[in-house]
Amino acid sequence: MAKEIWIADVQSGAHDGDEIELKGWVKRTRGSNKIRFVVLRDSTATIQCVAKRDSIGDESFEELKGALIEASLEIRGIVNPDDRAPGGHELIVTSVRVVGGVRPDSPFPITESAMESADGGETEFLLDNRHLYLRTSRMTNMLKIRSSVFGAIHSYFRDLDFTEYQAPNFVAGAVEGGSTLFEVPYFGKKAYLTQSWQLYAEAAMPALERLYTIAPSFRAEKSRTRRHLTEFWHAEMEVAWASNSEIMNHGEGVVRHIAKRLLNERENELNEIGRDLDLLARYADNPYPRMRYDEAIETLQSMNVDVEWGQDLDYSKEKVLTQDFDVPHFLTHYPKVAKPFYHRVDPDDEKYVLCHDLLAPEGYGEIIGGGERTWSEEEILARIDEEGVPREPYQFYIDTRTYGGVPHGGFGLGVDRVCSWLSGAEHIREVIPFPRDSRRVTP
RNA sequence: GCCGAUUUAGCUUAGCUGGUGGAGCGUGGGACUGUUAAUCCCAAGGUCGAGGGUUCGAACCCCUCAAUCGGCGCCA
Repeated sequence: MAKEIWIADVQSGAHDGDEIELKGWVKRTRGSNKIRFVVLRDSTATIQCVAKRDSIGDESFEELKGALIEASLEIRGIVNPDDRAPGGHELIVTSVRVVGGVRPDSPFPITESAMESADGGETEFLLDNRHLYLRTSRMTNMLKIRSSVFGAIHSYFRDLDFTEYQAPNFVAGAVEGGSTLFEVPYFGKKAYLTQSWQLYAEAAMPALERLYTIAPSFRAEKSRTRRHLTEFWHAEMEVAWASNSEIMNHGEGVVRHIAKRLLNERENELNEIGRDLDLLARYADNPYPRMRYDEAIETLQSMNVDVEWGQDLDYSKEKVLTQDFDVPHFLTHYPKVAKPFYHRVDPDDEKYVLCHDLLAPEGYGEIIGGGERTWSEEEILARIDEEGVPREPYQFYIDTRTYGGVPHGGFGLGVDRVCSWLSGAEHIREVIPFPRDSRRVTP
């Protein structure tokens, strides 16, 4: 039963001349009454299988003829290197069995025309049929790239002796001041889906000192943009005894590590979806400059962008700023008024907080937000009251300062955003299997 | 929450100033012994998003609603 031979190995020449059995799905089929060509796909590659009526007999030939697109097959034959075959190898079929057929009255709905109009992006039809769209080469490539991004994040932190740590997804209070929470009924009380691991990470910071996670976060924002999901994967880290600049070193480190990993592991997939590998090499090999908020405002004002000091930078400004960047840039030292209570006020100038955003180039915008945390009990209480946030849900958070508070910080990285930016996707929906936004929770 | 747009066959679409809807892909049948998104012939498949209005006559003009898409605010 177990599958022993993968199509990618056949295409690489490992089985030339052998009689083998392939298991896979029909990607495309064509032919005459005497000869049939079936392009078989598995998770690794595709191969053309050639069946002649004379050599396999009428019964097998008719069975193969009835195997529509996405029918699953077990197919035996002899591997033959042939320049006429896409990929350079083909299987001369000796016998075939349809494992799971596809009925003619309900053919596979993801057709060339459905793919063509999407033009690398997505349509309502493809989103409604996401469970089937996943099988196409574009989605398969995206999912493999995504897997490598997740793997790279884990290996970056684990190689530096960070401990992976999990926070609850049901919570009582907000992390982001302005963000909307998903409210869920909780045995007669109200609970919310978490927006971030951060507050719970700070509780574990005195225990583990260096910790990270990759987990979903939920934000009930009605955003309709190519960079937003209501459920997204959030890679977060927290470090004790660390400054804003040391936290940024890790942000730069992990993003460059991801780019490097993709170049090593996913060159084929990136090529197939049409991504320029030189861009990834540039993101992997060069340091990321750091720019203070004030500088960014001056730059924007010199470009005649209407922006005032004290505003948070919205996407229209990020876009202008990042269009000319050749690598990601950090923006640091935002005005206190633009950021929530947990950001530590700059002791050198109380107008600012010690924070950073990492803005990705190509007009992409923010992929990381982080910084130093307000760590003394006195300061955190003052900041909470100043912003009119209730103390009660945050008592556990305040306690982490009451007992041996230390300077610390961390960041959150939007994993889907990184996948989207590095793969050159048109929309963040393309890089996650079942995207959730304000209008879609199905399939 | 705001601004803009779209909705015609399973999919992708054409449809001019209003005169009872064309095609490609897919599916079915036929032809073809080396195709590369095979090709060629034939067929089935549409109350034109829903409801109302104007008109002798509406896919097309007007109104209401719905769904979807793009963008903004907010953010990862």
